[in-house]
Amino acid sequence: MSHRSEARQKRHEALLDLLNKSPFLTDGELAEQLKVSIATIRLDRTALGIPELRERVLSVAHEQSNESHSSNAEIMDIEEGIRGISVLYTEDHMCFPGTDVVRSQYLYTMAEDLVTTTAGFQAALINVANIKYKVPVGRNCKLIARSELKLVRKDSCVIWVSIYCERKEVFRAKYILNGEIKKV
Amino acid sequence: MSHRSEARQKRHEALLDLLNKSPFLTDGELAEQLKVSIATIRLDRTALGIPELRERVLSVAHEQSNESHSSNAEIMDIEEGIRGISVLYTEDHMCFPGTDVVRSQYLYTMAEDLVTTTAGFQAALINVANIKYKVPVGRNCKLIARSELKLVRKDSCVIWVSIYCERKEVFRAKYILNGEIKKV
DNA sequence: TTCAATTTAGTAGCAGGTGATAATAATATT
DNA sequence: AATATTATTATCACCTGCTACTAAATTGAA
Repeated sequence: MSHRSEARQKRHEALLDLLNKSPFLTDGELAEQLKVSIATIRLDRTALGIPELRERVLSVAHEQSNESHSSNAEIMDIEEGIRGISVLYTEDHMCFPGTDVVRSQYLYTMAEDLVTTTAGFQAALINVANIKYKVPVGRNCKLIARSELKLVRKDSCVIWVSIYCERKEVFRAKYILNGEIKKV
Repeated sequence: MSHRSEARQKRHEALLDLLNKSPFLTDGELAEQLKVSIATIRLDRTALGIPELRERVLSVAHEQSNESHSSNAEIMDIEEGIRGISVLYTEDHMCFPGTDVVRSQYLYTMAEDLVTTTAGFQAALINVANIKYKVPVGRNCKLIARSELKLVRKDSCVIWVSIYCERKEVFRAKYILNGEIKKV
C-alpha cells in the first residue's frame, strides 16, 4: 500500500465526512476544502459512487415530498377492526442528540398510526392514551408493533398496542378512540 | 377585463395547481401541459413569484435537512425544573389526510419536547404518560403548551402539560420521567 | 532511473435555467 | 377600418454544475 493510496483513502473518508455534515457542497467547494483539484473530486465521487450535487438535492427533495409526515413504519399485516402489525427501523435522528435513546414520540407515533389503521377509520380521534415506555430503545433497532382491538362501544373503541425489540416488550399503550370519522 | 387577461388568469391558476401537485416540473414540461410556449411560462412564473425548478428543489431539500425531527414548537419561556411554555402553529400536513383534524402525535410531541426541556435533562426517559385529547384541533391554530413540574422523587419526576387553543384546553398529559440522563 | 499509478488541466457538450430584445399575434379604442 | 395596446412567442447570448474525454504533469516505488 503506497503513501499516495493511503492519502487517497484518507481523502475519501474526509469527503464522505464533509458530505455527511453538509450534503449540498459542489465539487468546487469540496475541492477547495480538501485542497485538491476539482478533477480529483470528480474521480473520488465516481469511485465512491456519490452522485452529482443536483441529483443529491433532488433525491432529498423527493424523499421530503413523499414523506407522509406521519411515521415511517411499514404496516405488515392488518385485520381491520381486529389487529395489526407494523415494523419500524430506528434511526439516528430519532434519538435525543448525542445519545442512543429514541424519543418516545417516535414510539407514540408508530403506535398511533397502527391504531388508526387497525380501527379502520380515515382519521382516528384519539381520546385518551396511556403509555408506558418500559425499556429505552436505541438506534438501528427493528421495532415490531402489535395492535389489538379490545373493546367496541357505541361510538368509541379501545385498542392496545405493544412494541417489541427483539421479542422484548419496550413500549405499551392503550388508546381509546372516538370513531366519528368513518373511512371514505 | 379582456378575454386574453382572463385566459392568463386561468392559466396562472392552472400553473399553481400543477406545481402544487408535482412541484418539480421544468418550464418545458409546464409549457407542454398548458399548451403555451416556454417564454410564457417564464413570464407567468416571474409574475407569480415562483422561483426556478432548481431553487424550488433546493429549498425543499434544505427544509428537509434542517428539520429537527422533533417538534417545531418554539419554547417561549422556561423556568428549568419548574415550568415552561411553548407555541406551535398547526399546519396542513399535520392533519389526517383530507380532514381538518390534527393527529394527536403532534400534540404528544409538542408536549414531550416541552417536558424534556422543563425537566432540564439532555434526554428525558419518559416512563409513563397519560394523555387526553379533549377537543379536535384543526390546521392554522396557534397552540400554547404549559408545563408544570408537580412532583420530584429520588430518580423520577412528574410533569403535567396542557395545550390550549384560544384559551380552551384541547390536550392534557401527565408524564412521569426517569431522570437518569443528566444535562451535560 | 524509469515506469506506472495518480493527479491535474483543459476541452466540448448538456440540462435547465436567466435576461434582453425583437417579432408576431389578438384585442380594444377611436 | 385604421390604429394603438396588450399578450404571446422567438431568438440570442450567457450562467452553473456537472459528464465525458484526452493530454500532460507529478511522484512513489522497483
